[in-house]
Amino acid sequence: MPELPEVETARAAIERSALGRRIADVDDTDTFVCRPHSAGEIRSALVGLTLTEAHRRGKTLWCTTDGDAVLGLHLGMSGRIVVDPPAASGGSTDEGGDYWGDAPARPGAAAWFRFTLLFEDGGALRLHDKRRLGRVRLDPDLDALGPDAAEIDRDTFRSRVGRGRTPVKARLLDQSVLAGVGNLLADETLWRARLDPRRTVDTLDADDLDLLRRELRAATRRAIRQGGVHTGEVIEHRRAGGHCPRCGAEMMRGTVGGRTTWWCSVEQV
DNA sequence: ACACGTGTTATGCG
DNA sequence: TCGCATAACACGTG
Repeated sequence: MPELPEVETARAAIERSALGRRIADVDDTDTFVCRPHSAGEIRSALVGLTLTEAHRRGKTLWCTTDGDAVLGLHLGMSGRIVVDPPAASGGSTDEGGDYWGDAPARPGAAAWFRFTLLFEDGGALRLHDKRRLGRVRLDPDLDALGPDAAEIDRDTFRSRVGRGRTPVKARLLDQSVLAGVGNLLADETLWRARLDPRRTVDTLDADDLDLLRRELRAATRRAIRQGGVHTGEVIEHRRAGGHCPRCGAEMMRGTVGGRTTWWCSVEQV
């Protein structure tokens, strides 16, 4: 699920609901998700502190604290952030009560909690992740990430995306070029821009690149507002027998940049 | 039973 | 060394 829009929603939920609550305990025992830390390492660093700010670049999320620790969170392929309110206000994870974050509000979810910050007020912040491809770590390294896809300016976009001769979709998915675009957002953006995902970037002129950036920003803002990348206009048509919602032509399927890719057989050239 | 997948990273090739 | 494609990771879902 999570691409830039979902991660931004999670960041906003943390900012709104989790900051300023003192951490009483931490469950970091899933060392696959919390690697490369050993069990207890993150706990030792965080107990007694409070989260002070929630930041995001691309799909990487991190929280500063009122101490030295910085808590990095990555949702991977299936991660979600769940923020439970203070115990006194009712609603708990076990009862499927009120959720402040983006979460499956149902019993049994506890089996998929891979990391938990337990607050002194009885509430919690949790990483719910069925596939365990999410990551939690202290002091996350952001150096390998390009500029955020929602923030990148026009000239930077032109030079970073337009360099080389890789297929344009592969370039959009490269987190070191720009951070935040995943498989669905790439397909939605290229469909909006009417560009064939297999086009190599050296065939794109400045106007093409400007259009691509414009549609990327529009698709991203729309996804945040509507509740996720899956709400994109072309997404439900990414299936066998699907048709372009603009022109009605058959949708094509292929592999580009190592990922399943769908595009309009007529409009995307 | 079997293939697939909204992400990242190690590995191998040219 | 650079850039790109592929496999592997874990595990639920169709």
